[in-house]
Amino acid sequence: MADQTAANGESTIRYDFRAVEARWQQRWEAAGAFTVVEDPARPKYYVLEMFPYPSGRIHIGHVRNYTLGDLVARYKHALGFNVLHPMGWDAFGLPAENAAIERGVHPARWTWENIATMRGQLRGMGLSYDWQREITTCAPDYYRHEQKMFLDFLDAGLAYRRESWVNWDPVEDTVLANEQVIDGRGWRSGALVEKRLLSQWFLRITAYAEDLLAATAQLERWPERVRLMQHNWIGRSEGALIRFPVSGRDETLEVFTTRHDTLFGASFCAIAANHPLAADLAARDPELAGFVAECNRMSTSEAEIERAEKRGYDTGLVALHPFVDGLELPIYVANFVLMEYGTGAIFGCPAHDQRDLEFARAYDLPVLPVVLPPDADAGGFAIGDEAWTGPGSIYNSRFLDGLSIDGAKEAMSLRLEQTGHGARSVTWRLRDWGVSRQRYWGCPIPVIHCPACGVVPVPDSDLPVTLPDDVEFGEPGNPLDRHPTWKHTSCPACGGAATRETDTFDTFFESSWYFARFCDLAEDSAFGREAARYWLPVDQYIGGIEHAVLHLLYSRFFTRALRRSGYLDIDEPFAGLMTQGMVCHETYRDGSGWLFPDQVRRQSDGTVVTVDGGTPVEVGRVEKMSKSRRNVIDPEAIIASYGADTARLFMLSDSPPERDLEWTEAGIEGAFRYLNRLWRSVVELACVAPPHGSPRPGRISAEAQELERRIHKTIRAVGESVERWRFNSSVAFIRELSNALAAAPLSGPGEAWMVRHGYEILLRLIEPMTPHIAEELWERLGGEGMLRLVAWPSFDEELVADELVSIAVQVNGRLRGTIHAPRDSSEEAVRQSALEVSNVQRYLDGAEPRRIIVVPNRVVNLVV
RNA sequence: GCGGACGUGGUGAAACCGGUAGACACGACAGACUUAAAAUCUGUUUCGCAUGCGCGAGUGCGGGUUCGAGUCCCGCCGUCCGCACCA
Repeated sequence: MADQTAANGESTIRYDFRAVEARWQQRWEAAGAFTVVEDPARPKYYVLEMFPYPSGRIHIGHVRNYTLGDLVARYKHALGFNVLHPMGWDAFGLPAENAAIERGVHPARWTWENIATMRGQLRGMGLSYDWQREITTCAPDYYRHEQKMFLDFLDAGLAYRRESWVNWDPVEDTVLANEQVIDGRGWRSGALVEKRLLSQWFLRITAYAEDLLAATAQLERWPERVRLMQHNWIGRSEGALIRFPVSGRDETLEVFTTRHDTLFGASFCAIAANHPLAADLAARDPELAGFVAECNRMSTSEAEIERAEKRGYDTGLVALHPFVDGLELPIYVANFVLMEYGTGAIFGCPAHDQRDLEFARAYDLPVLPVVLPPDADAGGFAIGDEAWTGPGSIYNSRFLDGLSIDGAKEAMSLRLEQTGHGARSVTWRLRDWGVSRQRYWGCPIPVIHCPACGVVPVPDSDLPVTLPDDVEFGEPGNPLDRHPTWKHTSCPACGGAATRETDTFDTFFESSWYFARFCDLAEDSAFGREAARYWLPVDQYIGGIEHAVLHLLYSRFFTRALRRSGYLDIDEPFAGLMTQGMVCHETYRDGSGWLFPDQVRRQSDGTVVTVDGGTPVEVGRVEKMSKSRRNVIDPEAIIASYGADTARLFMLSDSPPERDLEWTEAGIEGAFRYLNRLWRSVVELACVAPPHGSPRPGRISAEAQELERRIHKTIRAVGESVERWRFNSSVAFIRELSNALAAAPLSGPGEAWMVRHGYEILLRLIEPMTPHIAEELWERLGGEGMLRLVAWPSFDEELVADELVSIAVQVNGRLRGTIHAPRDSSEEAVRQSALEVSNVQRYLDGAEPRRIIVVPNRVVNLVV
């Protein structure tokens, strides 16, 4: 039926992208063109784009991300790889609960409706996904498997429970995420947020800290900056633990330091506000308790900490210096010491640490320099407003005197170990991953709390633990906890009355293993081991830089944990990673605030006014598209007015993938015009050129032969630029070929044949970018079968190398002329013709060149 | 503060190994077609001077290495990103 429409005159000439795109999407589906099965006989390639959160509609960042992935998937498929290219939904999360509270929609219904909408939008883009492998993380057939994983991690000692601080909103009676705390207050209630200790589940990611760090160096196909960010996040520090006796108490104060070389410059100790010693003292000291409470209030927001001055509270206790008899170091509770790092206690050496110096000046503590800068003199050197953190030799330090910093660290470590005052130690910035969330719309944590037996895992046979549907929102607290019956159960161990865990998993849990689930949607296991062995690791992962640390690090950890529990045979989930840049747009505002792009119009003189009122609009800088600045473009509107192929082409055209892309109306129109031109050229050619498969004519004009060289050079250039991820260059090469084909003569011997050949090649090259129009034009040119099934073209080495090359002639490195010579001419011949160029002779001015450098086929430089 | 990336026409950019800077586009200008506009097609478009071929300058700024530097090295300026009272 569709073919008959295509055959009628009107639509033959006009590029009717709606009809074309709908037709090919149907055909691909009917043919199962993107369905994939494991095939050990063929090399595999797994392309994965980060799956979206179903927020309601796709945004332009998705369009870019998925266009990039589809190009890679289709290109690799054309090269003969067995390509796995799946898509799914990261479907648990806070926005669904917000919708429930704000609009009274059940999170499940809201989520599933959003998925339906967004799936339709993605289908409209013509992406080559195997939709039979679609996964949705909020479905019990997905999350049951991660409940099992958690129980396996529990067995392996990789999951444990301990108390941890959370942001507590006392009005809503609920835990807040950091992003829900704004200026120290709950985002909805406006109440001052408190810190509360709750028992929570953790995954022992720190057990793999060393391994995760070491392996980042092997991730060769990852962007350097992502590796660096992970490196910094894991944050390995080598140093020493030092135990200071505390005067008048039995316990010692344990301190971690990386500057044990400066121990003789210590003048105080400081502990974190929630250090056990501080808590102990605060119980009998209301003023200290007040200070501790104050520190707890500010510690969530980094900006707040930054602005805060360094403050402390003198506990009255003193620590005894391990090597200086009688030297007493006052112990402060200080707002700049973190309980989460090291031991939550430091010794302060003001002369060689800027924070310690500021603290010492504020509290009038001694500043004794122990590192002498290279050209300073021991008698005159003193610390002013800036601590000395550079190199130098140690002095004022007894057995360390005269040593370098590194030498002193080594000597001090030895002495600490010999005397029992301390030991070498390595500390990590990385902390264990807290996975408990006090929320409804997440995967239930499959354990039961029994008053007699304690924490008891839910037996495998009772999995999955599913969420109840009948929950109430809008009331304070966690709906699961409030539910009248759900949490009440019996203990699997003793049979007595018990309660379910009402916390759910952090949603990073689901995204930490979804890539493996795509390999095989098994019912009775998370994924089949054989399928995982065939497909994993992901060959190319593509997504936003915002996931550079957490999601990617958690997935790397999960893969190791799954290996330990016998699920997998690999360590690293993503062999190649590409982080794409953001999509940006100009911003507009008038007196009333930010304006949407479709509320403004650009006049012929370049000024911008509002569409309705004609009032002037201020054009702001180009920024990442965001709802708050209203500089957003709706992909659906773009696809409706230009088509998916145009949107895809523009996404690839102007900037390389890792760089930010500026969305412009002019840019999308340029892409649209190009596809229209291509359409017209091919449809018109189809009427005059010899049919597809006609034998190559015996006689071919010189122009047509030149065109053939151009065609083969384009095949090479597009292939190489795609391999190098320079898709903007690939588009440029294709457009160059288009220009050459449009300008080529058709009447001479073999010319029409060659132009048809050129367009057939061009369609094969452009198929990964704009697949619908490529398929349609391929068919109209009489191409055999679906273009999807046609292999990537190869080029002829002979045709790619020019017979005649142009060589630059320089005098003293400056361009003075150009000569043409047969490729690979002898140096002598090139030298001779260079000297004959009249302009060159002018510059030589009769002088004999002192030296002549010949770079074959490129350049001759005459030095005088 | 620490770490990193980047800086090329009016704009997005290209130049892969040090070898003819500005491919391909967008925009602008001129012309063709048209009663007219849009669309389409053709041409010009780094800057300055000449405007005929030419001459000079030019890849953030200053220096260096080299026959030759957008590319390598040193110093500076600027923009963006990440991390951070991390002991």
